[in-house]
Amino acid sequence: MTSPCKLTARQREIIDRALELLAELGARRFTMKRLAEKIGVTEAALYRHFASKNDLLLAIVHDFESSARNELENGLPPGLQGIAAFITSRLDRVAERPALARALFTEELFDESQECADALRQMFKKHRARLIGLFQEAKTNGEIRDDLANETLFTIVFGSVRQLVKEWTRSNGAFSLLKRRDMLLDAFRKILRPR
Amino acid sequence: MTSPCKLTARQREIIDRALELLAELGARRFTMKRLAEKIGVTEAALYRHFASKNDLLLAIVHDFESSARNELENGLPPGLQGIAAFITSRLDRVAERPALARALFTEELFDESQECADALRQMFKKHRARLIGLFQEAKTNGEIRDDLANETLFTIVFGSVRQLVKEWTRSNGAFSLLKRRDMLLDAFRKILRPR
Amino acid sequence: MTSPCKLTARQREIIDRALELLAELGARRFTMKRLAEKIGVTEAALYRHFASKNDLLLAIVHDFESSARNELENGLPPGLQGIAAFITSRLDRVAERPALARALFTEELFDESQECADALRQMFKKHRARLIGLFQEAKTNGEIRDDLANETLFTIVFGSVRQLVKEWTRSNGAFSLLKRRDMLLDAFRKILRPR
Amino acid sequence: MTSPCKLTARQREIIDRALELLAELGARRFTMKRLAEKIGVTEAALYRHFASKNDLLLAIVHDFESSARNELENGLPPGLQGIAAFITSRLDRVAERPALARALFTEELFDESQECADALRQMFKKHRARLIGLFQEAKTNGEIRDDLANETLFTIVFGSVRQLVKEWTRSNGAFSLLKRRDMLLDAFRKILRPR
DNA sequence: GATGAATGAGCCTTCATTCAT
DNA sequence: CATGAATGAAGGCTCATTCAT
Repeated sequence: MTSPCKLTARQREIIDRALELLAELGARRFTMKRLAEKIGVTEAALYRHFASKNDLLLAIVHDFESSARNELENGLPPGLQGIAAFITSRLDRVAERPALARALFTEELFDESQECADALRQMFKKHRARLIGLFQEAKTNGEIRDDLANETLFTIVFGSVRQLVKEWTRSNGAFSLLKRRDMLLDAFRKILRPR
Repeated sequence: MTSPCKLTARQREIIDRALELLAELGARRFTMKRLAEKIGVTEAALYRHFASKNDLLLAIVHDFESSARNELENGLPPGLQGIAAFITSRLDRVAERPALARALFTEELFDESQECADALRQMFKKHRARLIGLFQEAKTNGEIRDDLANETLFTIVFGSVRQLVKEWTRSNGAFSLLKRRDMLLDAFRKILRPR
Repeated sequence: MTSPCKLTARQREIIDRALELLAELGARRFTMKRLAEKIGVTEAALYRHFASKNDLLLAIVHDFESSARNELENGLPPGLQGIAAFITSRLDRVAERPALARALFTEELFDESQECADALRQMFKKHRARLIGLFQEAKTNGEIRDDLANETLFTIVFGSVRQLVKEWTRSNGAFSLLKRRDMLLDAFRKILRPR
Repeated sequence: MTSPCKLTARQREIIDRALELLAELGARRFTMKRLAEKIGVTEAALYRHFASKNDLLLAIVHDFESSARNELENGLPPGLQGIAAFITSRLDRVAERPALARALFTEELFDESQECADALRQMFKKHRARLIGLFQEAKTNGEIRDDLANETLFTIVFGSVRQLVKEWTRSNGAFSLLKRRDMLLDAFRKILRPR
């Protein structure tokens, strides 16, 4: 359910620890050496499982992406409920795996690898397209107001979610993400309600 | 301790070029060597003006901060207009100085220096407090709806502004920031209007 | 100590592929990993057949040497014909097995292993002694001029052959080695003819 | 007389020591670290003078090439004398600077850097063209026999010179290069004399 | 006010090799 | 016979920083 990609068990393990480290240190200080140390092996050992740091990073992104795809492409209800489901799914994922959140929600982290940045940007584009589709649907259904451009809606909704994640991450989980998520969802329902 | 302006002319110059480079390359590839090259001096020369890279980074942050302070602490009208003015001022600054935007709006960029990160976080806190104050005011004045928690309002408003900047930066200024800013402001007025 | 043939079938196979790889990549990039990949086994598997890379290299050299020995020690006609036969045999071998040529004619390739270098030097010495013997014979027989020192003759004859191989190798077989060999042999006959 | 190239004094120094090391160890074991050690500085120090190992290698080749160019392009007498002068100049250079000989006469040494290999090949081509021109001239002048193809002449003459250098290098200068050079020149005059 | 030269620490990567299974 | 996992040593390179001049 989390990875159709052909990763070996050891690769999964490494990716997991990498994610943790990424969350702990930020991408800047995430080095192969430190990862090796954390796992308790030599740097050289890592290179038997990933040909390069770039490949490792890419694997992380792809793994995340493929796990996100299912969710977003198939499992979303239409219109407003879809929007809520999108937000819920994003934030649940963050809550259950904070490492991933810090690692991936801030795309900047991967500016080390052009390929990675591209992959993330690609993913972002898809999410955007999906969300905008849902906005249009919800408008047509009369579920949300129609006096706001879709792009503006996207900026507000996606920006808010991201901001919430950022606040949560930065506070080291000092508040309940789920509670704040519900507050945010509630707010969206209110402010987007047709007049 | 907050050093409003005690910068020499040369220091200002360096900060300016540093900002450009930061915007061009991202923090990751922003190195003293490259900065020196861009300015046309030796690395050693930079150390005449800033004791360390950390200090240079701090100077950038402080400079930005002190310029933001005036604006926000004194010059803001009350309530809803203040909120709009805050957003306008932020985004105008970004538009006129894209380098700064890319350099500072994404706090991650500074995770190289704890001090820098702290300074930025400090600034962020102030902005947050100021905005939340304005939200309260606007609620009291009956200018905006009062069924949303201030922190949620903050997440939405600040998150949206940030998201807009991010989109603009990432698109390399492909769209008019001012136009989208007005759309966003208009959207805020609509969605926050008291029922 | 010179191990004529005690190679298992698998060892022969490995040596063959090693020779190919050596020719393809040059000694510098000839690694156990790449060899294993080419053969389609693990690196560890190679170590079942050769205790070390050094041993593998040595086996290549010894194999080559022992195959050369027969030819040169027994099968050579005397005097000038022997010289021609030596050259012909060398170049035929190169033509039929370019890998070997590139691998072995340039002794530098083996400066990785002192033992290898020594073995090659040893072989070189023998060839030199053999050729010089033939020169002397040919002089005595009045087949070639006697106003050139044997060492000078060797430098000219052996150097020319080597140069031809080098040109051929470097051009990736762009010209007919056999044709140029005949031209060279013809030239030798002409220039070495007694006045 | 040795370098029209714009090299700093320090760069020259480094190139010189690099040449020595190259001769001592062979290209295979020539590492930046060892070079740094030999010079008595850190590896990092080397990188202030050459941006990369590749650049250093290229500088060596170019330096050598430019010093060779003068000689060969301008200073050669015509015909047979030119041939002798070419050989003499090559071998004198080798004698006075054995490091260079071992480093450069064997082109294989540089198969680490494609650029280097190309530069050397380029140089080789020029030398070849020059020599072949001289052969033709000498034939026309009736100074040498005309029953040998120019390419065959080249193979013999250039191959012999190279072989001599190789023998000398490998013997660690056990014999007088100049004496053997004279023997070789004498041999050439004899064997190439028109019938 | 700036340069040239250097440094120590660290980064990503590759290599030959080992060993339990 | 072969694999999967690991390792120590080394290689090329970059970074922030220092210091004598």
